[in-house]
Amino acid sequence: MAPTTRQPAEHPDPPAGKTPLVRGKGRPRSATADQAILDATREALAELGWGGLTMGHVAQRAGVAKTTLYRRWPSKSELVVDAIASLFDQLECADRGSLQADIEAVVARFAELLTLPETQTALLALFAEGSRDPQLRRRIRERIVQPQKVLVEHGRANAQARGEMDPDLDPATADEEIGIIFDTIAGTVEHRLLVSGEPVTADWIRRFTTLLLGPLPGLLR
Amino acid sequence: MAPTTRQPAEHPDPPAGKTPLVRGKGRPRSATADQAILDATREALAELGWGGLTMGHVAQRAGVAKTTLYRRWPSKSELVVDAIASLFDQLECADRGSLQADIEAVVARFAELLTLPETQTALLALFAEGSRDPQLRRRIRERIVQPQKVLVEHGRANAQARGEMDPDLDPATADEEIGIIFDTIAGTVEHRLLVSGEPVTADWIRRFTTLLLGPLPGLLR
DNA sequence: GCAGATACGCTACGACCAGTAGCGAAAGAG
DNA sequence: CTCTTTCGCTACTGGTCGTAGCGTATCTGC
Repeated sequence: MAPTTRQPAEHPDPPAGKTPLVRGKGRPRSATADQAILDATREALAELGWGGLTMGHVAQRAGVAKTTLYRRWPSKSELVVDAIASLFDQLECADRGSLQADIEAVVARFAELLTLPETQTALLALFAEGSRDPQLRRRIRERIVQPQKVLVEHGRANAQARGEMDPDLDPATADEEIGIIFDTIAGTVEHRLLVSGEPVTADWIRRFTTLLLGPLPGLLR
Repeated sequence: MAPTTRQPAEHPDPPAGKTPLVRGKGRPRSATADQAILDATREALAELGWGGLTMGHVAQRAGVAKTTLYRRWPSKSELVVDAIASLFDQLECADRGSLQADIEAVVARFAELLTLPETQTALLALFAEGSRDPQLRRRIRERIVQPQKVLVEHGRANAQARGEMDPDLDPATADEEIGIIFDTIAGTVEHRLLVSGEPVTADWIRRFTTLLLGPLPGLLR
């Protein structure tokens, strides 16, 4: 998976796996083509899945030559990473008055995103590929998983500012608890949507966050 | 993806996607070859991943001809499903005296299984492939997800027999709660091991089950 | 023991896809 | 206007899935 285009010496880590141009000298790259390629990738991914998506198809759909794709992205997986990573930029954690309300909002937004078939196939394909390629795995964590973890810490900061948290709590312990909560939120939604294929409704979200934040309601004596 | 071998008319749903023979007449299929193929599939999957695994490689590793693979499994994905599903047959839910102890034991066993690199690669590859193939997805649910759900219901039955559950609880509500708990357990462990790549230790399991079964300890006021 | 039925290994093949190479033409920068 | 870079095109390599046909090995029923 060696890059085919030469890298600029003064730019050791290209922005997002996309091969940049060397200098502002000759004919510039078409900016509209960039967007058309990413759009075509997302559309094709939603329709055909990872295995069905071919570079030739994406090129035709975007109205460019296949070689143009390889001038900008070194491989199919890199292209797909960029095509879907932007989707997760929309996630945020607004202050809605209580920790439970904040979490419910984030879960709803996260679930909405993971309900899109294009996100499902792309994410799972990336995770699968990442289990073989440590470098890709690292990039996935940086671009997709880590930003979400920041969301949860943001929500905890809001809760603390509202006085919902125990002020005597050891910060290190709180961080560990937050880590568990994040894994639980992300993992549970992922499992339902990506593995079980069951929907995540508003009612389910309420039940889930209640279970997560309070004692188990009514199940145990 | 049409089956290449003819199906017996009196057996509309073959046992596990494996194409069965028609009658006990001629030369029987080698049983040892069956096991050798499944073993080779798991090994190759762990080393090479879904994309790297080729039917020719599996055949060579198992000491059979490639055509023999296609005489028994109609496609690569079907073969991989069977190779992985058998790993999950070992899971069980023994009565250890309390609901928390039962759940901790199941989580520990589940985590142990998902810590194996071959299981990680294989499961992720399966999920990814299943996201674009509804039929495969259904079979994954039947063969892998559903049997685990039975475990949790088994644990609840034990807890009920021990008197840990509220006897007045509506059974339908209890089932829904159980469903949420199952999604939470499976999803959280999957996320930690398959996505984050962080280990699931005994200490983590204790914290997690405590969080799941009781009120949130110390985090909320 | 023998005939029929089936599985097996082998080779070859068709269709498809990722990724590369090299060309002439187009389009912007200075 | 010239120089530089991108673009589209065609052709190509190497590899995989899955199929077809053949001769041979192996088991069952008689």
